[in-house]
Amino acid sequence: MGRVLRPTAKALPGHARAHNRSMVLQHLFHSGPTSRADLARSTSLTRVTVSDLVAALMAEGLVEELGARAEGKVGKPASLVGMRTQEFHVVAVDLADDAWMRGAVMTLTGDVVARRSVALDGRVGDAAVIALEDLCRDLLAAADRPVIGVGIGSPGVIDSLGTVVEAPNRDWYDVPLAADLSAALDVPVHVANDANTAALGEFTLGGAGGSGLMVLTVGQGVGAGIVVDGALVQGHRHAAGELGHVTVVDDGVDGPAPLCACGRRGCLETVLAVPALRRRLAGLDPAAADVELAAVGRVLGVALAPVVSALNLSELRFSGPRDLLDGPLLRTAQATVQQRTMPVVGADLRLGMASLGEDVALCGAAVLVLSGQLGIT
Amino acid sequence: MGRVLRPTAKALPGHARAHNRSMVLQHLFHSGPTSRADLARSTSLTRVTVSDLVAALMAEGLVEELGARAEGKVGKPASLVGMRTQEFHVVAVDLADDAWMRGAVMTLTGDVVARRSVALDGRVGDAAVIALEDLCRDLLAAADRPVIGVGIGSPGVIDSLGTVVEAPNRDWYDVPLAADLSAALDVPVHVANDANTAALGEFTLGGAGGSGLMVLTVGQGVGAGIVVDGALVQGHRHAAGELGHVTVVDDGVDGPAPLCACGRRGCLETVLAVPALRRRLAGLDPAAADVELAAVGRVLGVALAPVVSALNLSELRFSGPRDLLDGPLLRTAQATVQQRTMPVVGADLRLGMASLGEDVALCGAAVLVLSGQLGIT
DNA sequence: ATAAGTAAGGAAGGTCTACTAACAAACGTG
DNA sequence: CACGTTTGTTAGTAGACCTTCCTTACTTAT
Repeated sequence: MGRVLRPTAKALPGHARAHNRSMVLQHLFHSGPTSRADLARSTSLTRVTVSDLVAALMAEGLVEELGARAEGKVGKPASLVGMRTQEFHVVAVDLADDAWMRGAVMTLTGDVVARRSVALDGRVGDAAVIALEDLCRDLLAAADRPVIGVGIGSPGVIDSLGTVVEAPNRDWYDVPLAADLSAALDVPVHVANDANTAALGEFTLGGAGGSGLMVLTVGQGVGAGIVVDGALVQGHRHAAGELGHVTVVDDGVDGPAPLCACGRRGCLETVLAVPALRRRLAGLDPAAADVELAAVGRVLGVALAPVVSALNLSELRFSGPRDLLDGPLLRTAQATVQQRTMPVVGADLRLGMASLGEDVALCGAAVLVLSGQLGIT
Repeated sequence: MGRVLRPTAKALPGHARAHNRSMVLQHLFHSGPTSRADLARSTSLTRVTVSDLVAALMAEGLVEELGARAEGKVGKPASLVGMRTQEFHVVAVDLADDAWMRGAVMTLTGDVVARRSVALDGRVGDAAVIALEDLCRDLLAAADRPVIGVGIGSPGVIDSLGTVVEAPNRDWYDVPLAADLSAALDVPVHVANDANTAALGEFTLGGAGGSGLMVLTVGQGVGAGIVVDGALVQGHRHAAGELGHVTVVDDGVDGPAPLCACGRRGCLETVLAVPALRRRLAGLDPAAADVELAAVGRVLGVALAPVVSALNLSELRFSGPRDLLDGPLLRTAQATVQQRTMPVVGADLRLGMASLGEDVALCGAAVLVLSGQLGIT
């Protein structure tokens, strides 16, 4: 039949156990300290099973007993258990920028403990990998708690195993980054596209945990990460979210559409990327600048309306320079999307800046580890 | 934290068993008769476990022994087991048409055994439900094999439990169709949006089993069903795929954009729906008609390009009248999408008519049952 | 023709996991 | 102070899969 069968995961005997373990951790992570009995109710497991799982998690040090709950209700007072989110660290690296590799040591809640940055100084290929490895070692040394793993958000197309299929700006082609770094550092390493990590971060830590989220990252280029029905969209060739090179400007009366680095004309990047925006606004007074930003917002809205409709998104968040995005651009984009979609789709849509600010991609890299190692999303 | 926790399914003790059972059935369904040892290799379960599962499936009558394999290899010859796809029936109903309810009795491979249709004669609301129930009874009586379940593809917004949230054309609002019919007919009933069932049918039976598929249904209106990473996209309010009312035509020099039934202007339905297309072509000679169809194809391509890019789709299939769609319209749409997306995204895209033809939605309704009852996707 | 190697399928026994049932502890309430 | 309520634990049970070992049946090499 020529049909591509997806690699359906087999159900090992311990599979159910791992799933239930993740559910317990997930609840503790998102809802804070909880009693075993409450966990049992939330997960619809029995109290016995939950006690067993909690005991195992305590043995691992991931969870701790926190004493009796203060509130006075009838019956035996519950003793709370909580996740030790501050007693473990995660190393997160954001490679989105072309000039700097930015990294951080974070707690499991995404609080930054230490930062390190390294200038790329034009290094690409293997040299860039070596610089990245050094940065990771540096960060691992800076952590003073056990490190759960390393999460990396990188530009380019990256498959689900953390192999960089292609990242032209770093001259990486088919580089098994996750596997190599994991072997070199002896720590679990997870790698994903930077826009995808941004979406993941916003979804898990930024309060966008609804059902349809897209995060648009605006920097040197434009990228997008999409979370639908609770899962990151990968796409046919792991290239989902590559919105930067969709044509959005047609040749018109003003002459031909602007030329893009990719060789075609009128790509979204030629109007929305930061360099393009800065060029466009250079020398304009504020009022004229606002008009230009609104024009970009409208173009963006026209392109996003079909996507918002097709996926029935509930959240659309932006990451990038506030001074450019968070004003007429976003307002016009939102208005345009609403004008161009069904009321039920457009009215529900919430559109705004990423609540995690500059650190979205970094937080997302941390969430990548949480998700990969502990099953928390 | 205000975060909406998805209803994470708990892992029952029998959960793994059910999963493995589905995997075995899935392989037998898609790959045909297979030996137990081959099944074990494909599922990465042990031969013992597979034998056990196969024995259970044989006891249920879903699977049968087919004797030794002809091919001569070393070692003990394998005895093949196969799924008894012709010994069970599924009832499928397509409610997409405003005038007719079309139903069929099908085998598990989607072959039609019997057809029944009922004119709606303007019936809506409860009367339409009663007519549907009668049609189902009729079809159940026409089946001469055990019936696994009933699958229904209906217009409107439908949640994952098979409740019609809203279907204005039928005057259905919050009708628990699946639950009610299941109780009335004493058979499992599954209901989904007709465009979604079309996508499901094309995905499972139409050879579009890649990783990103969108099916566009063009009839009275325009709808879309999307399968990404192997799962149907539901969307925030179960309204994913509602592409018919995205604005695609702007007011221009030719005057204002055409008015849509929804009250706004320039919706996709005002150019792509069948009535609109017929009106547009009325009285034109073939050459002029082709120009018009190409113009519609271009408008469609412009709207689809961002969606194709965002999801990195690999298949884009159309269901509707061949004479209108399968010509300049599709050719131009494909060319437009390719012009307006990155080469890696657009070049990989395969675009064409649904391979299941008229029966896409019907086959999809059958797949809905296969998926819901047997875990086959 | 006979021995050796290979593969399929089944039987026995072990382990893991989560469930049910029953119970002790600790607290409000009448 | 007795009682009901809720929590968390102990003990026993059932399900599901695994590993190991065996028989069967065929191809291939000597």
